[in-house]
Amino acid sequence: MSIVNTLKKSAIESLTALYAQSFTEKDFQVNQTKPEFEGDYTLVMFSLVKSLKFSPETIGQQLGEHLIKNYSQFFTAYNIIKGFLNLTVADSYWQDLLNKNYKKSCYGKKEFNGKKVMVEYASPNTNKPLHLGHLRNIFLGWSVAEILKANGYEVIKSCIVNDRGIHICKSMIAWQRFANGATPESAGSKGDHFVGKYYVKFNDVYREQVADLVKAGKSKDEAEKEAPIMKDTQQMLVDWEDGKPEVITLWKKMNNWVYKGFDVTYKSIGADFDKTYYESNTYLLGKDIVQKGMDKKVFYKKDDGSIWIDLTNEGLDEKIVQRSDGTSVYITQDIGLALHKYEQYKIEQSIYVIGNEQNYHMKVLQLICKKLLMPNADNMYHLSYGMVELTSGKMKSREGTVVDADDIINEMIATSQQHTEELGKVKDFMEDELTELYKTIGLGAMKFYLLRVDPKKTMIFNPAESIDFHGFTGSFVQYTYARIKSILRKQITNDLMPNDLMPNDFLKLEKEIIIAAEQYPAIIEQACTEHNPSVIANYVFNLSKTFNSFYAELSIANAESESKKQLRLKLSLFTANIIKSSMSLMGISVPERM
RNA sequence: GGCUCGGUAGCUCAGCUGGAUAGAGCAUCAGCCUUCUAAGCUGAGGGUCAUUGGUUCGAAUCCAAUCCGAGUCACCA
Repeated sequence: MSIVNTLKKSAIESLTALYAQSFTEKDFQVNQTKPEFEGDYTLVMFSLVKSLKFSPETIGQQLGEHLIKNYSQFFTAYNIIKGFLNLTVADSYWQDLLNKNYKKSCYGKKEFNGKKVMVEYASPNTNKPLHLGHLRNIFLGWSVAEILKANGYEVIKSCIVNDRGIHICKSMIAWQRFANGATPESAGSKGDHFVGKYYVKFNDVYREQVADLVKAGKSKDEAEKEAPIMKDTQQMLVDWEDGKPEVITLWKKMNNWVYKGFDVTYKSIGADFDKTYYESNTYLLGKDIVQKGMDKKVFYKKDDGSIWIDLTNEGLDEKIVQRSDGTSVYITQDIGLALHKYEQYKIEQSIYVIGNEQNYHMKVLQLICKKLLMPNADNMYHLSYGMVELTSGKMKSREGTVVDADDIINEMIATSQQHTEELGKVKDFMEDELTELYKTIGLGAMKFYLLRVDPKKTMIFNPAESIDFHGFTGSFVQYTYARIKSILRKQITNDLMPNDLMPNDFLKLEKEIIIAAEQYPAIIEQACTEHNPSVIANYVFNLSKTFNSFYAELSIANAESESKKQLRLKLSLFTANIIKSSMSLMGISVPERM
């Protein structure tokens, strides 16, 4: 149990004993003591005044006294300032914690709890390459999956590939018309980029055709519908649905180019999936559910044959679930896939990492599932994240302001190489080690930058800031780790000393480290309940900062005494382990040297 | 227009289940490398927590209204 929980429990028991009333955690607050006061944790007394009818000072006095008398293994001293009861935690408690855990690489992680969770993320379209927004999605999804694992869940990482539809046909048409049989190989281009080029080409041609038609006197709406290339694309979609062989062949060929490209990107950023769903396989799912929903009167049919659900009682609108021509809409397959996932894996929770532009859609989806009394309806969780914007405003593919994923990653790696070379600390590194290091630093910077912000918030991507190596960055944390490992290599020759040789009083900076380390398990838990990796990023940054102050102020190798040296080495190793563990929860590796 | 989300230092962000003088990083300025990695450390300046009212012993945090910004409300996906 964490010291905070121990404190809460002890305080509740003490209050009950003192005042013969029952109390709960909500009756008072526990905070970490501010640095300017004596003590480690603080109980706030004000909220107890009303029911106990004593002054906050009096309550604090009595409670403090009772705590150090009856829980002396945890608390050794107290002081009261106004209504704040500051408690000092026993050094023996910290020592014990340190000795038990400093070597453990799994510190803070929980045992398997028997529950299965699915995290769906990435979910790209196969008509263009991945961009910065996808990166936020992928890093988030991957990290949340790791955080869930650390909390004892079995996690299935999944991906739904949007591999069919009118947007896919657009790049197919353009390739057919304008590529002269070119392939990624012949063009020397990465498959997804290659296909993306034809998607852009489609839009160029389409715009021209629309403009010509407008010039010829058509209205804009008419022109957009009648542009020949658009008509051909629509025909191609019909042909695809009919399974026309040459269309299917082309579709497969081009999608495979894209998959090859995606795989390269996924591999370079460390993304992986346990299960990939393809829209071309799932888009018909859900149709029978619609039929059953009709029978249950959850849905109703309009005169033209289209099928709807009325959500106006829930404050939403009516929503179509099947077109008048009998084909399904986007949400239909989502209903089907949601049920399919549940039946296939019997998952406890189904997490969808999807941008907040789809908040409404996801709300409707879950509501429909609930109305259909689907067993998993309550366990769907939309991990909604904010858009990534540029300092110049939003990314717009039409205006060419989209930051390409591969480009930005390569740039990060190149910049980390340049910066590392300038610092000149890696002269004795082997070629392989250097390549690995640049990747570690560049990708680490990128991931940390995107994960350090609360997922639900829109974030601004500032290129200069993202490639920074100072302050609140991945490299700062990596550097701290490398520094610790360097000293450990030099100083730890034998096993560290047994417990009884430990000194009794921690210095302020030593204490700060052990307090921060003690909080790690609670942080992992918090990140999990909030589905929020930024909790980890903030934590590990603070831990690193604390360590760096400690490192600058106190000598480890030349400590005042051998026992102090042992203590500091343990604190260092403990910190290193936690850094490595935290960073791994964000998919960031840490270098032994840098 | 309806619904949802947001507004904290010049910039990027923490803090939001109410608690002590609102915190980091970047940027600016001043210091610290003959001793464990200076990708570091120490210090300084910088705030009407959008505005107004309310609840409370106590409000950046809760409630209401207003202003500003974003998203969304398709027989698109």
